[in-house]
Amino acid sequence: MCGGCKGFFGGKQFYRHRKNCRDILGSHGPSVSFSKKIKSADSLGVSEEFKAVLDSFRNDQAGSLCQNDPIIILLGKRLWAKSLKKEKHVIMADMRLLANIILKMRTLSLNNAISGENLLERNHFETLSEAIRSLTVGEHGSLKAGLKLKMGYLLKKLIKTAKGHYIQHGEMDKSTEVDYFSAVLDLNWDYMFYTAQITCEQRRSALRKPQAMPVEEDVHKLRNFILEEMEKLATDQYKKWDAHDFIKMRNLIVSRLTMFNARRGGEPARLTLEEWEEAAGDAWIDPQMVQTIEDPLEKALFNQFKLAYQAGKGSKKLVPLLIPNDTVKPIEKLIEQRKEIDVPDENPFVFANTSCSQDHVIGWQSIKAVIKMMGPVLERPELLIADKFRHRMSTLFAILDLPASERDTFYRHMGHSEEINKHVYQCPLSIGEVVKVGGFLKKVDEPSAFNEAPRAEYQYPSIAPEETGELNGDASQEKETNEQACQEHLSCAQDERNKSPVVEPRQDIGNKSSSKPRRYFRWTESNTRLVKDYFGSCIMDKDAHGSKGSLPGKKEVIEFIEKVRIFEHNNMILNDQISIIKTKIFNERQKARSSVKFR
DNA sequence: GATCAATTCTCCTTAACTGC
DNA sequence: GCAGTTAAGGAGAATTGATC
Repeated sequence: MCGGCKGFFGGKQFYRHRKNCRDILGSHGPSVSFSKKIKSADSLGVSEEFKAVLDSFRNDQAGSLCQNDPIIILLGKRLWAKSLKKEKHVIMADMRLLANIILKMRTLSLNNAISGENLLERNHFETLSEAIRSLTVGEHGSLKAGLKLKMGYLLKKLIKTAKGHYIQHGEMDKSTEVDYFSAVLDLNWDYMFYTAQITCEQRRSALRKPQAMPVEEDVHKLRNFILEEMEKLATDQYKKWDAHDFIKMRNLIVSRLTMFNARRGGEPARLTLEEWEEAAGDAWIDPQMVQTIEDPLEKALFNQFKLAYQAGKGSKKLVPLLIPNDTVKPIEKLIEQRKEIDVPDENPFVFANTSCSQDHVIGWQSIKAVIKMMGPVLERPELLIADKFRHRMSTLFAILDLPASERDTFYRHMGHSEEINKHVYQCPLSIGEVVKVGGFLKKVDEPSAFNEAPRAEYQYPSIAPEETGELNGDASQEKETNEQACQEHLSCAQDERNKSPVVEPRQDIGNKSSSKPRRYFRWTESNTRLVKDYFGSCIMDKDAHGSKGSLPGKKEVIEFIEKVRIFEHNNMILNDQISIIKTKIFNERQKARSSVKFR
């Protein structure tokens, strides 16, 4: 339901409607940031940092509730204070979920006064229960089990937060009411959430089935494509890099590291410059410990990788990241080009977003972008995602008959470790990371390493134990085969790459060039209104279709800029200001035309 | 220099999943 | 039990290369 005109709209149409709804638009004052309007946030003493998080919400009903409801703000404030990595999206998602529950309760009870405080009262429990049920019914009446469970646990979090707040401020009546509510929730927990819990468990098992694994040939094609493109970009000394090249290289490297290490998508993408510098300087490898290694094969592996440790979940854990040599030069080139692309110095990430963003790229988006670059050459591209690589690598490793100590090292790399922090300063662990895990990952990474074992024999664990007998039966033979493959690589790594199947790069890749990096101007609602009011006739020109029709002339745009002073505090040159205004008019006109077409 | 049509990139949201 | 992570998609803002 629209908060302005009270009309009902579908989820996809609401966004568009909201932009044009007079009742909503009419209620907005001058261009001020939300944080200046939020009284609840001020009274709860939230930090400036958290106010910026509140500012980031979209200006829809749920967003507005998140910015104004004291209980939701309180929850957000606590989560923010507790969050070590300050993952604002996680906190915002929890706040929005709570807001959506409240909005659903309002709709169901026809009572627009229901707030976060009422949510924790026994007399609203029935409505709450119905709201949760209603929000977690999917298409064809299916249950959104994960979402339902999340709501349950979110309520428990909220109970703790609210109770603590009430006791701290001497509001004992409210605190007692929260106790009663908590008891009611506990007594109803099985009734409300048991089915969701069971469904989640069952779904987890289904996701591990062999059919959910990536196609081996696709994996090799992807790997070869990444290596070729990275090398092209890294070795072309005469190429003047633009934002496209930076983004392309960034996506290639993130995909390479995610694939090679079989990490979750987000992990390599978060690598910081500091962590990279440590890795580049071999800060985690003790040369004295390397000297103690007798096997020349294992010793040689130290020249094949850089080892980085990244902050993992929570504060105590460090997660290893092996960076193969073929990726070192591309990373150096990427860092070298940061200034050219105007990546801010304050952005600490190696794989930084462009356009003055302070964020890093999202891992799965990078893989997706690389797959898109490859074109339609893959059999099942939808299976080439970080988690599937992880699953594949664990499965392949499980097939090998290795001593328990080597398995422990591998599981630690995969993030299954017990207490990495406990041992993190002990060099033997990093030594093991390179020698055992690095050696294994390298063999899997290079197709030739498995030449001895044809694909048909290369089965996943669902096959009967007797079928795997051949692979598991003779451990010494297996070891010999792998060592052979490893030795081959060490002597002629480049030759092997040349022998691998080559994926023809698409002709259009890399053809584009831009003279300067993309800028990103964030339009406030009031500034948008100024443009729409001033250039209304052009924006609402429905005579032409698509992108056709003249935009206002330069002179007219300059008059507008001088009149409204949107760029007063920006050091932007006039031509850029004109370009931004014209783009805005262009985009608004497109939007207006598409909404007409929609009707 | 302006327009056109397509595309890219960032930000935000939703709906889950994972693993300690 | 629950904090953190992942996948996917939509909207908005901006750019690109071709063409006029």
